[in-house]
Amino acid sequence: MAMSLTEESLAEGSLTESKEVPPVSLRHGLLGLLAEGPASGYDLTRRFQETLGPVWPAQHPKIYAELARLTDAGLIEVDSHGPRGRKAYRITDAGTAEVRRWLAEEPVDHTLRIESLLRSVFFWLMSPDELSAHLEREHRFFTETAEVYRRFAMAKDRGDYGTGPQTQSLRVAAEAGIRLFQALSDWAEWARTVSPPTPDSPATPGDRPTDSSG
Amino acid sequence: MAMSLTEESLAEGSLTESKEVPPVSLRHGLLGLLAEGPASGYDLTRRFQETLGPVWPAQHPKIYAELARLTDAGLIEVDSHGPRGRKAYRITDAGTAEVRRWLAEEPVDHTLRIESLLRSVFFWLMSPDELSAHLEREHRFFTETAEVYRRFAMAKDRGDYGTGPQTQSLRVAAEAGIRLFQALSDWAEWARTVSPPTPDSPATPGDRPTDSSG
DNA sequence: AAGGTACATGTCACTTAGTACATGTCCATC
DNA sequence: GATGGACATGTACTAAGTGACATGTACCTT
Repeated sequence: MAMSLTEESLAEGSLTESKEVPPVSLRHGLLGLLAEGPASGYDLTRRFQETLGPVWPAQHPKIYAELARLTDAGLIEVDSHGPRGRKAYRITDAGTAEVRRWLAEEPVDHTLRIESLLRSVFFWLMSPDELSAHLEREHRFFTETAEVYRRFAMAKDRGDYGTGPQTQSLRVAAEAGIRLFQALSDWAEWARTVSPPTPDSPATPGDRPTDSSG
Repeated sequence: MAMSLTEESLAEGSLTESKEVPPVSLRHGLLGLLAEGPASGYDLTRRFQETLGPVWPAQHPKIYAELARLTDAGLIEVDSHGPRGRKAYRITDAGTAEVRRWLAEEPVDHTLRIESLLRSVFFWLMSPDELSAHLEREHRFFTETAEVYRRFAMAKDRGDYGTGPQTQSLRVAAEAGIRLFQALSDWAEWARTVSPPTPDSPATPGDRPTDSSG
């Protein structure tokens, strides 16, 4: 084994959290949203797509299925029936207790899965031109996304959404979005300076693994 | 719909990328690693756990299964048989072309799935004490993880791992790790200042949704 | 020679996630 | 009154991820 990012440091370090019990956070995400008040599967689908989409995607089939499971478990119950077969769900006391337990006791699963980072391990396979174009696209995307969160934060700070506790939490979440995507944006820009973008400069030695001089 | 993080901005914005074709990045991750040279399923499992684990987890059952699929597809082939039934795989020309194609042409899946962020949306359900303790744990974890990446980066910059193109790419990936986890570390610390940590101060009004005065 | 550890590969069952398909209602506009 | 769009819920199928189980080898130490 040649070099590896961390060898023993990552493996035995603070990073490997043994998880005996599955995390299944979507379940608790739904419970958490329902803790704000009754909502239908359709409502929850929209909120997951619009509010949580970039950070925790979920499609409606999964959501309807989970709502059924949560109902079976007695953590939520049908609150009301609306116009087009609409069913609004309400969180039960057991459900509220369960979200609280999750938040306070369940260890956080710190697993990330960021394709941009995975790809960066293989940048050496790209031509300088390709890499430069790629990093520019990435930079643009991350900058724009950070901006979206920044706009929400500013609106909230202006008082557009009131000062309720839920809004306050959303503000905290948005702050994470800002910082995260800004960090990625800065990184993409920095990465371009490491591997020179101009095709006339020969770049760092051995930048192209093909056509080796042997 | 009361407030939502972005309403139309996120939904129609630059965030929703329609994906007709499944991304399956593990496949390309394996190809990318094999582009560095022949390796066995066991080797690749170790590299995924040690090097890529925090950013792209993969367990050996999935890896062996993918290696079989990649072999069927002609993107890799068995390079050699070793001591204990060990099979080292080698990337084929078609395989190399496929990683390159993926890197250059395939749109990046920017989906994140960060449980820490999901939880932050529900901070309003936690007592100030619980939240404070939680954020302190989070802060510690993120700081330590950033430190791990920072150490690797420093070792690389000292020249411990040479200056090959693969190492250079790992350095870029590590930089992302540093910035990402540092951003999360800073965020966790900042969040503590928003919701006051001391139980004697009454915190922001309406911090505890239970025992409302009604 | 026995025992332990790291090496090494695989299967099976189950859960989670995601796409495509299917159906039907309410409402506004043409 | 027809058409289309948003509302609303679901099923079926496929793919991806994970924990547990199962098996066996090479090597090192006692």
